[in-house]
Amino acid sequence: MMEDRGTFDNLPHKTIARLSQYRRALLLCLSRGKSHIFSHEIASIQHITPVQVRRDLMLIGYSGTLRKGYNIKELINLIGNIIDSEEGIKVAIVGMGNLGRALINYFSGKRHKLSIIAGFDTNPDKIGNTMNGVPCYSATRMREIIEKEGIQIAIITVPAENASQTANELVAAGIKGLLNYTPKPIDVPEYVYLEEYDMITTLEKVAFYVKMKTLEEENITTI
Amino acid sequence: MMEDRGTFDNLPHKTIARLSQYRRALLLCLSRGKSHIFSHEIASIQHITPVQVRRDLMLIGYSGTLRKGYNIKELINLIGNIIDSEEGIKVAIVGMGNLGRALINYFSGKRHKLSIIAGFDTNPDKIGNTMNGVPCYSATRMREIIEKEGIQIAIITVPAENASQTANELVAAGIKGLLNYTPKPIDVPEYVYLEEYDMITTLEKVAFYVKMKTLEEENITTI
DNA sequence: AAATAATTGTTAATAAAATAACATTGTTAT
DNA sequence: ATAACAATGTTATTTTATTAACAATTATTT
Repeated sequence: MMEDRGTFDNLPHKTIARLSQYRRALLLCLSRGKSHIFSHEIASIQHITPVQVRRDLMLIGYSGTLRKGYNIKELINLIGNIIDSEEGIKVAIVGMGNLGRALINYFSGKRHKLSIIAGFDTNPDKIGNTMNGVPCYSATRMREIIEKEGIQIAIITVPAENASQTANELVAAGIKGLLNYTPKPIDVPEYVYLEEYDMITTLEKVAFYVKMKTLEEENITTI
Repeated sequence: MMEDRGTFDNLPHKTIARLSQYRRALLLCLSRGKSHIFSHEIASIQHITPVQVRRDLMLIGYSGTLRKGYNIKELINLIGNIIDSEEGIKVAIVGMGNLGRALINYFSGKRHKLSIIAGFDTNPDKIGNTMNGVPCYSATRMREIIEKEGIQIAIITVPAENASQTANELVAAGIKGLLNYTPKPIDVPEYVYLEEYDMITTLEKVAFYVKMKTLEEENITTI
């Protein structure tokens, strides 16, 4: 007999990201006392088209009601069923510098199915402290704590030169997913899910498009 | 007569991002004394295919030599011509919290054509200080400083609830490009280039794929 | 009661991105 | 010299993602 969980394994990657964003927008609307929402409302919050919203919701099999739109509570729950893990997932931050602490701030207490429960650093001044509610352990104890706590995801926010070494240790400790914020690409076995985010590239991309816009304007004015 | 600059206005978005990454890898190789590099070497650093690298380089019209590969110096210069702005672009960080300071650290001194030259905050303890070489001004002086210095890009790292207000002020001050790190989507006129990056979504995406991998494994073992 | 308008859900078309296929060209080895 | 090899550059194909088109439905208005 076919399981009903695991039906969503071929959702487009972009849809997954949007579902997370829809949920955040929906939670906000709910907290303001709204009970239903139209596709074009969600769309305008996220700066996308209503069609895209409806298509995403079609893919996860959710139906709204004509004339009233989508039931916010139901939709939040459904999105939770899809993207959250039933048992919850524990996350560690490796590198408690500015970026690590920023991530903890952004994230703390936001999702009960996904929580940052440990930080690691090599700086003795930080080890033993609790930062924004997250205890900071010595990096030498990574494996021990990850195994003991059942941490499945690690966010790498160490200096770039330590990135690959750190990644290797995390993989050896049994981590299942990695989010690398250093500008140095890392290498992991195929059974580890890796997402790289490169702040420098993003800024350079913005700079490029600003440059293009400027050049366009110059051309227009000189024609 | 046709200008030669501005020829690259229809490069795929993803190619732009990769060019920035290629350049970083190339700079590293250059600093290690390498003079030439093969497409498959670049590819393996970036975890992509050699074909993708060659295709990107074809799009920017760069040719390597058979058997020796690509001339690293030449390629770095060409990528610079494409993505850098000749006169340089100045960047401001709005919100000198952990994230703002992390970005300054990651970026400081890395690119001479693109530099973070000002920070803004509302916290009196921060105003007047220099953080990692970047002066922190009062947020009330945003417009003044942006106009005086000719700052074209701003990175928004304020608390989410202040995001849209901040964005409006920046647009009014004449900013050309915005990079929004808050989880709250912002609204800008079409003449401003906007890039949103949402750390929470990225982490939730990793969590989703970790969950899927786990479910897959369970299915495999129970078949 | 009929017409209109607003909304959903779905299929079809288009666009963007990645991958594959392969011709070409030097270099090395035989 | 010739064959085999290892690289590039480019066109063709496939895959992924977005957008457009439109039928169906229900509330509202006339």
